[in-house]
Amino acid sequence: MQQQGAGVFQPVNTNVRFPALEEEILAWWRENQIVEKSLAAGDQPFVFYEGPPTANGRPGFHHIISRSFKDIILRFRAMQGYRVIGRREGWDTHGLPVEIEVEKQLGFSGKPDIERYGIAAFNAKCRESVWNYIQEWRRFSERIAFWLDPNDAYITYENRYIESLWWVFAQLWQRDLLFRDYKVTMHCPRCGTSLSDHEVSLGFKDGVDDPSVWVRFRHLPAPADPPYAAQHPLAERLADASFVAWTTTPWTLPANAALAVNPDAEYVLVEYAPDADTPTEQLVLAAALVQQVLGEHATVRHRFRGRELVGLRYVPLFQGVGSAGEAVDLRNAYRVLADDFVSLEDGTGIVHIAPAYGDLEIGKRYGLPTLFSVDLNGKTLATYNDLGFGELFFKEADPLIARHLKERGLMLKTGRVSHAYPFCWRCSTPLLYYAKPSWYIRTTAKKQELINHNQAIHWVPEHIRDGRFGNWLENNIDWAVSRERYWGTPLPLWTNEDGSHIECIGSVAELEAKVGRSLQDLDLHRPYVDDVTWNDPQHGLMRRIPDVADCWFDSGAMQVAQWHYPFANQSQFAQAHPADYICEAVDQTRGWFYTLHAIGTLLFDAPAFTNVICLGHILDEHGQKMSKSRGNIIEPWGVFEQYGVDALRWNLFAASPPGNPRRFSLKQVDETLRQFMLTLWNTYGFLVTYANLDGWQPSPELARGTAPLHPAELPLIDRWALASLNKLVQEVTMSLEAYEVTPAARAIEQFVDELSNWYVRRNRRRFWKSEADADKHAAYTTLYTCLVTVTKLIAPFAPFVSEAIYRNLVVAADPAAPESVHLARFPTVQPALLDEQLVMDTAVLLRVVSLGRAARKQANLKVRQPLGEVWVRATPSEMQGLQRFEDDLRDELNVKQVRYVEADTSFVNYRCKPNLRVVGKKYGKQVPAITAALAALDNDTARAVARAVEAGLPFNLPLGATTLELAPTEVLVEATSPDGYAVAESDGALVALNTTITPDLRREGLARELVRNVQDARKTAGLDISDRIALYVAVVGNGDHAAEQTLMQDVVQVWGEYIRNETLATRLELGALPDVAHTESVDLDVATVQIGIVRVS
RNA sequence: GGGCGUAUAGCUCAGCUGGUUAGAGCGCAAUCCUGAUAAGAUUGAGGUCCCUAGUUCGAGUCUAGGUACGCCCA
Repeated sequence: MQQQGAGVFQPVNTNVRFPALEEEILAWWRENQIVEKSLAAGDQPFVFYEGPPTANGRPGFHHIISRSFKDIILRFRAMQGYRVIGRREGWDTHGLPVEIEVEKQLGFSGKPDIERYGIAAFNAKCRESVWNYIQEWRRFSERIAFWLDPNDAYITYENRYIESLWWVFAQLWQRDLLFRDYKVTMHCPRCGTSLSDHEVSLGFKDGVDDPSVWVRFRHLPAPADPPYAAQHPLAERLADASFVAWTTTPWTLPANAALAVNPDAEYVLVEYAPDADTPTEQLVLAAALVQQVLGEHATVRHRFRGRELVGLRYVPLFQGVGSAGEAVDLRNAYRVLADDFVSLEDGTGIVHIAPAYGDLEIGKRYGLPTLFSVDLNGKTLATYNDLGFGELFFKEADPLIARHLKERGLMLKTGRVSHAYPFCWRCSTPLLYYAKPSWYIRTTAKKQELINHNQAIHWVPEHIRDGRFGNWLENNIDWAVSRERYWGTPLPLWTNEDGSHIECIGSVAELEAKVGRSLQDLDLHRPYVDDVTWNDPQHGLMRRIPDVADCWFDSGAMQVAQWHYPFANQSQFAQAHPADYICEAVDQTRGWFYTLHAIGTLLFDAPAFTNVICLGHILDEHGQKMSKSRGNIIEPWGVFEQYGVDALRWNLFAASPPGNPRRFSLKQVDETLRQFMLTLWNTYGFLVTYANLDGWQPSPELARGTAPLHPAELPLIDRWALASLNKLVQEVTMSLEAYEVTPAARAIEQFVDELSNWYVRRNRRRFWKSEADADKHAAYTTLYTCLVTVTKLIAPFAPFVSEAIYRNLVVAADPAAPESVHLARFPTVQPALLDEQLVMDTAVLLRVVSLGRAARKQANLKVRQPLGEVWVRATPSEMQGLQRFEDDLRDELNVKQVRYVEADTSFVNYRCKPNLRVVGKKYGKQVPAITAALAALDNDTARAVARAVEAGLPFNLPLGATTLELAPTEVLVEATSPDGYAVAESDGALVALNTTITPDLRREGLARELVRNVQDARKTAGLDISDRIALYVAVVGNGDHAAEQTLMQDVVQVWGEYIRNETLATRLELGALPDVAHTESVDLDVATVQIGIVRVS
C-alpha cells in the first residue's frame, strides 16, 4: 500500500467554483486542440445541418437553448463513434434584416435613398455589417461548448454559395417549377418590396385600430348592353336603391371594380331611416345582417336570392384608374357578381372588390379591370389631388376619403374597428395587399410529395408533424421567392426588352458562355451582375431582372449550397443528404424547416432532414415572453459567470420537455447546481479523498472499462449499483437515440442521487476501514466504475464537469486512454451486470426503510436509539426480496431483529380488497359487490383468506345467494395496524416497530449518543480525522445524580470499547475533566454530562 | 374566426395501454441524521387533477362541449 496522500488522483476541491473550472477546461481544450480532434473523429457519417443565424445581432438567451440541444445530440453521436458531418458554422448574411440595419445606420428611409447612395456602396456596407457581432457569436458558442468548426463556415453571400443557388433556380426553371405571375402580395411601402408569407406571419398585430365604413353604392338602372342582353329584371324595382358594402380600408374604394354577393344567401330591399327627421331611403344588403347594420329602423320590402342580383349595375364611386400606360377596360366593371367566398359573418353580405388590393383572383375570374388608388410607395395617386386626398400615405388618406364620400352623401355610417392587421416585421409599416409581378416557386405542384416526405420525418415533439407542420403543408401555396431589393442573391433570370424571352442561368460558366468573356472576378451581387448583358440574335438585348431572392431561399438551400454543390464536393454531398438531425425553435416551422423541406422535395424528391427537435420559446418566470421592451431579458454571460454553463445546460435539458414553452428563472439553475452538480461532485470528491488516503488506484483496464467485473463475487449492494448503472446506460442511450433528451437527463439525476444518498452513505465504512481487503477493493471498483460511466454519460449534457472528472479519474490512471472524455466512447450496456430483480428488491428496501423512519418519527424515537424488532408486511415476493437486504434494513432502522408478518401472525388483522386490474376485467359490473363483500369479512375469515392467498390457493367468497371462487391473484390482502407498535404503511406495505426500550437498548442508545457528541466536539476542537484523543466524561446531573452516575458507569463498562473505537480515543475515563481538555456540555436526555477531549500524539 | 399545444401542490414538473391512499424536487414549518456533501432523512401544511356532460363496475387518464393561457394562421 502506498503512503497516505500519495494518491494517483488530484485532490478534489469541494469548494469548487464551476465557472472558474469551466474556464480552465476551455483553456485546456484550446491548448490541446480537442475541438479539432473531435471534429475529425469517427467513421460512419451522422449528418447535421446548422441553421444559420444572422450575425448582425447579439446572441441572446434563447440561442443557448437551441445551441445546447444541437450540441448534445452531436456530442452523443460523436461519442458513439459517428463522424459528424456539417458540424460547421453557417451564417445567414443576406436579406432585409441586414439592409434595414444599414439603412438605419445611414439614416435612410426607403429605397430612393439607397438608389441615390448607390447600390454598390450600399451592398458593401451590408457585407461589412453582417460581421459586426461575429466575434461575440464565436465567443458565445465557445463558452457554451457548442462545438462547430469556425474555419469551415458556410457564408450565404459568397460567390460559390450563390452559384449553387443559381443552380437550384435553374433546376426549378427546367422543371417548370419557377414562374412569374401577377399576384397579390403583401407589400411594404417603406421597404419597397413584397414580403413572403413567413415574413408576413411575423408581423401580425392584434388590436389594430382602423376605420370601419359602410358605403352606399347607388344602383344604376342603365340600359341593356353586352354581355347582358336585356334590362335587368330587378332594375326597376331597385331604381332608387343603394347597395351597402363595408370595408376597413377606405383607401381601396377608388380602386373598386365590382360588388360581390353570396349566390345562395338571402338579400333584402329595405326602407330605412335612422330617425323620424331623416327621409327614408332604400338599401340592399343581406337579410341576415340587417339587424346588425341598421338596427330596428329598417322595413323589409323585398327579398331576393343573391344570384338574382347578378349583373345589376351601380354608379362608380370614383373614376377608375388603371396601371400606368395601360388602357383600362371597364366593360365588366361596376356590376354585382356572385361568388361562394362571400361570407355573411360580418359586413353587409355585399363585398367591395378591389382586384389590385387583395381580390386579384376574383378579378381574373370575372374579367374585372385592375384599378389602382395607391402606388408602391403607399401614396394615393396624384389623380386624387383635386378631391383632396392625393399623394398621401394610404392610412392618412383614409379619413379624407371617408369625409369626401360623406360630403357626397355616399357614406351610410362610419366607426372604428379593432382587428388584426399585418405590419412589416422589420420596420412596422402597415402592409398593403398589392398586385405585382413576382416570381414564384411552384410548391403546390409537389404538394403531395411535401406531405408524403413529411411522414418520414421524426418530429420531437411528435404532434408538430401532423399538427402545425402538416397543416401548413396541407394548405400549401406557391412560394413567392423574389424580392425587389439589393442585398441578396440575384435571381439568375435574364430577359429581353419586352419580357417575351426569359433565360435562367445555372452557373457562372453558363453566363460566361453567354457573354463570351471570363467572369471569374465578378462579384455576383448587384449592381455588378446587373451589368452583365448580352445580345440575343433573336430576342435582342438580354438584361437581368432586378429582383433578388428571399433570404429564406438562401438558408433553405444550404443543403446543397453549403457544399458548393454540384460544382464541388460531390462525394461529400452524397453523404450529407438528407440531414439526420436538425434543431431550431418552433417559429421555424414556416421558416427554415419549411424552406429546407420544400427545396429538398422539389429538387431531390426526398426529405431534407429525418429527425428534428422543435424547441418551444423561452419565457420568464412569470410566463411572459422575454423581450427587451419588457426588460425581462436574461443576459447569458451573467449566468455563465454565476453558475457556469454546465448547470445551465443541465437545467435546460432536464427541467421541462423542450417542445413546450419554457418558464425559466435563475432559481432553477441554482437548484440544478446544488441538487445535481454538487451531489455528483461531492461523490466524486469522496472517492478521490479516500482513494488517495488508501493509495487505491484503478488498473488501466478498469480505467478503460475493459476490466471484467464478476457480479457473483461482489456484495449485493455493489451488484445493485452496477445493475442500476447498466440500466441507466440502457435508458440514456435509448432516449438519446430517440432524440428524447429530458427523460435521459432525469434518469441520470435519479441515479446520481441514489449513488450518493444510498450507495455512498451505506458503504462509507467500507472505504474508511483500515484493512485493504477484497471487500474494500470491491467498493472502490464499484464506485469508480459508476462515476466513470456516469461521467461519460453526462459528457454530451455537461461537457465541462465531465471533462474535469474524466481527466482526473481516467486519464490519470490509464495513460493510453483518450485524452478527453469527448474523444472517449459512449458507454455500452454490459448485459451480465443487469439485474432487474435486484433493482426492484432494492426499491422495496428503500420504501420499507422510509416507512420505518416515518414510524420512528411518529413515536418520537431517534434513529440512534436501538429498538428490539421491526415487523414488515408486504407482498410475498417483496418480502422475499427484502430478506436479501436484512442487514441493511436492521442497520438503517437501527433494530435488532427483522420479522415478517404472515397470515398467522396473531397481533395483526387483515383487510381484503379486490385486485382491480384483474378483477375489473373479469367481473365487470360485479366489482362493487365483490369489493363490499371483501371489506365485510370478519377478522377470522379475512385471516383465512390471507392464509389462502399466501399459500397460493383459491378461496370462496359468499356473494349474495351465490359463492364466487377467487384466485389468489385476484385479491389484495393488507395488514391493519397493530396496537402497541409504531406503524407506517403505504401501497399495501406495513412497517411496525416494537417501541419497548429495554435497559440494554437504553445503554446502547446512550453510547451512540455520546459518540455522536464526541465526534461533534472533535470537529469543533479542530482535530484531524485521524487524530487520537483521550476522552473524559463527567456526569453533571440534572436529576438523581447517583442514578445517572450509575447509568453512565454501566454505559462505559458495556460500550467502552465501542466508544473508544468510534472516537479514536486511546483512553476513556469517567470522572473529573483535566484542565487542558476541550470541553463541552451534552444533554443525553436521561443525564447531562461534560465531555472533555485532549489530543494525544 | 381556424389550426396546434398546454392546464395536476405556492413554484417547476412526473403520472405508462383507465384500476386500489395522485407523486417528485424546490419553497415554508418542525424534528432528525451527518468526519464526502453547499448535501441528506422524516413529518406537517398545501390538490374541487380548469369546468360541464358522457362512456365505464371504475376517469387525472378516454369522448364531446366549454373556459383560460401560449404559439401559428386568417
